[in-house]
Parts: sequence; C-alpha cells; structure tokens
Amino acid sequence: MPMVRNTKQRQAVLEVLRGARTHPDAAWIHGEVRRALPNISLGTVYRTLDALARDGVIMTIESAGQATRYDYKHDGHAHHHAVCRGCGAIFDIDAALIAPPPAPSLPVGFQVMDVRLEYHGICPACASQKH
Amino acid sequence: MPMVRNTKQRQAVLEVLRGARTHPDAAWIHGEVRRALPNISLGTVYRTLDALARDGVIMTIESAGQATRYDYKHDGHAHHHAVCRGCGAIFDIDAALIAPPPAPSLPVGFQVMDVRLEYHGICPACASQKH
DNA sequence: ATAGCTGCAAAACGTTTGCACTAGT
DNA sequence: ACTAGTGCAAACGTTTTGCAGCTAT
Repeated sequence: MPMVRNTKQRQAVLEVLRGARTHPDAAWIHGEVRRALPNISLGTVYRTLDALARDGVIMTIESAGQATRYDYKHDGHAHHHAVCRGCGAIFDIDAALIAPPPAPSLPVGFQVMDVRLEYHGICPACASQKH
Repeated sequence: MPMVRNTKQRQAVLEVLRGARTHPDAAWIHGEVRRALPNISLGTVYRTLDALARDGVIMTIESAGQATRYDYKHDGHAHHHAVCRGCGAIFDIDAALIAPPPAPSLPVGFQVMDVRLEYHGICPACASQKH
C-alpha cells in the first residue's frame, strides 16, 4: 500500500477546507490556497482533493451541470444536504434530526463507505424570482 | 410560461429511457435513439434530457468524474441507488425496504422536489481486483 | 404566423494526465 | 536514495451554445 506524505500543499488544502463556511469547488479552493502557497497548481488541488475524498476525510457533492463541491467532515459530525436545483446552493441538514437509514437490500458484497441523503428542490431565493 | 412541444425527438428519447434496463449516459442514449432517428444530434439529446429532468419525469445520477446517468421514474415506483466508487456501476434499491425519510429541518421555504438516498462504496467486482 | 425545437459545429467547462523536477521520508 | 508529490501545460470527455433553418401549434 502507498505511503502518504504530509506535504505543505496537502496541509494547506485541508486547512482551507476545514475553515470554509461554504461548500466550495476546486477553483475556489485553489484561489484560497494560493494566498498561502502562490505557486500551487490547480492540478495539485484536484489530486489532493481526490486523495482526501478517497481517505474519507472530506466528501464530494456532485450537482448536475456544475462543478463538484467539497465538504470537510467536521469531527465526524455527520450531516446531509439540501441542494437547490436553480442556483446550486447547498444547505446543511443536521443528521441527528434524521432517523438512521436501515440496512437495505444492497448487492451482496457491496462495501458501503458513505451514505448520503440529499433533498433536491428550489430554494426560497430561486422560487421568488420565477415567473 | 413556455409551451412544451411533443416532437418525435422527445418521444424517442423518452421511449429509449423507458425501455432501458440500465442507467445510461447521454452518449448511450444518443446511440440508441439514432436507430429510430438517425439524424438526431447529441445536443438535442442533452436538451431533451435536461427538460425531462426539470419536469421530474426522469432523474439524474451524478457520479464523480463520470458522465451523468439518467433514470426513468417508472410509474412512481421509487427506488434509491448504490453507486460503486470504482467502476461507477449503479444498483437499484427498492425504496419500499427503506423507512420513509422524516421531515428534517430544511431551510424555510425550500421546496423539495426529490429525495435521494445513495449508498456509495465498492462493488464486489471492484473489491476483488484490488490489492 | 410565430415561437419552440432541431442539427450542426464550435466552444466552454471541469477535470485529468504526461512529463521533468522537487521534496518528504 | 528512493519515490510520492508537484507545477506546468496540453489534452480529454462531457456538456453547452450560437446560429440558420425547420416544425408543431
């Protein structure tokens, strides 16, 4: 198995993600990390985010037709998301308010790494500007 | 409000989607629809899928780094998905086996159009070829 | 008649990758 | 020293879009 190195790029990306109050995409993260490491490349940001997601440190949120958003898993405090179909805004929902999903009939041998519950719809802001 | 036309392109795309036993992407759908309408363009397929998704007739499944998959909502027979992180394969899960999600603390005024529950992980095939 | 819809092709977009080099272990 | 990680830039695959012509209403 591969050894994982603790580079400043990885630290910086994680730091930005941990401090983010939103659910940023790779480009935004790149811009923020640049303030600490001006020469970091977007490619490295993607590679780092990929690794962090595979390690389960962060999670990804894919919205149709929009850039993938990334979400730091704060101290195992699980939460789900409400995704606006109009503007792509993402709202956090405390998982504690939702009953834990029961074990369903998954394919035999399927190893679950992540359960995600998403409410898709229209946020108030987008609903009001509709005609 | 915009009028929706019942073109043969739209009919054909819907027909293919209804008969699909898998969760195809736009390119596959395009190939299939071509058998009925050889001149239909990929752009039209995308525009049609977009409209159908907005109407709630079909749903989209976004996997990280892979093409968006489309899923016809058969007669309101709701189901959820298990998505393989390795190969992108999607397995259906009967929603009847899962407790109905309780009303959570959504943003005030948020109109829910779709609730999706996804189990992300590794399918048996991908797990066996790992070392 | 009049918009909506289409085909085409080009472009935009997010993301990945090959390479030579750097740096963590 | 060894090799994972990096910066750069080019390439990739998916999706969108401008436009002129077509077609359902």
